[in-house]
Amino acid sequence: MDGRFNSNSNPFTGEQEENDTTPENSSESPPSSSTYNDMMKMTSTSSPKKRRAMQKRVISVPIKEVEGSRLKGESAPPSDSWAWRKYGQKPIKGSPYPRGYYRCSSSKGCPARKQVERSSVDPSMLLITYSCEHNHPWPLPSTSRNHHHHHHNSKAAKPDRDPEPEPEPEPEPEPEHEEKFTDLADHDNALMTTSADEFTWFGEMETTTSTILESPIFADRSQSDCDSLSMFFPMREEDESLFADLGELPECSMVFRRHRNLGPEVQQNFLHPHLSPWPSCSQYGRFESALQQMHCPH
DNA sequence: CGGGTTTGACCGGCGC
DNA sequence: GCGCCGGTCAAACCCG
Repeated sequence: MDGRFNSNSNPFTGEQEENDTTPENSSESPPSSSTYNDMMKMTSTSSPKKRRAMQKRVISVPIKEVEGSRLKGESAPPSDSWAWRKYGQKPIKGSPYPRGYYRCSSSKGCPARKQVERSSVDPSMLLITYSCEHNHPWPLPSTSRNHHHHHHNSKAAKPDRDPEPEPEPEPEPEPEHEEKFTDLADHDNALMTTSADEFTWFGEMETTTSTILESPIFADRSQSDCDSLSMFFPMREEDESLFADLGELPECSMVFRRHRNLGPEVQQNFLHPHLSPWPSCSQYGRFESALQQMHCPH
């Protein structure tokens, strides 16, 4: 049970699922004239309680690596090359530390969000939860932003919110390491692989070992089709052993452990910050197909 | 001024 | 029905 493996199950308890059921399509519709309530109504008008499937990824990083980025609040989110705007912070029941809510500020319609909180079980760990709906394709920020040429210190390890949008829609270097995820179940496998690939994005901001949890959670369980998806990451025995340390976790979560052996490709991925907050976005080409595969036919 | 953060209010779901 | 709770809004504030 290496110390880095904590990843406290806090966000992964049953409550987490509830979180998913919360309305979160706010960023998806034109913000100008529609209010939060309006959007809520909109969604309800077309379909009763249609909720987008959300996928969450929880990663935990040693806070030491993060600290120093800015001494501001104690929980300054680690810079991950994507632009986030904080839109809230709340104290969480079980934890003495507050949870910060961030929204993608890369593009207008980007639904990606992330939550940053200090682990209650291991205060030396910072828990970052990325979430994005994969029910439908991403808004791919390629829309209007771009026309900037990247030229610049690529190894800006902490651009924080650097104003350097990358024009390229990403040639997609196609990382070829499937690691051990390949042996997941059938069709899900495809997605997993993709996900695994894009995990490379994380390699940049941590130099040591970190724990990455992936937990696809689907808010709408009433939909039978989506239901099948909910079990999309069958738990393997090995994984179970891993989970032992973590306490209780939903069946649909995976634990990854990665080391620092990331190729230069990773670096490349990081050259275009801002393009998208969600790792998948940069790898969009591949990921999109994966998304479609798991797209819920409602 | 334009971007971000702070902060309290608000909303909706859930459990009692 | 009520209160808790997590997530979000949005006005105020802050900062370069």
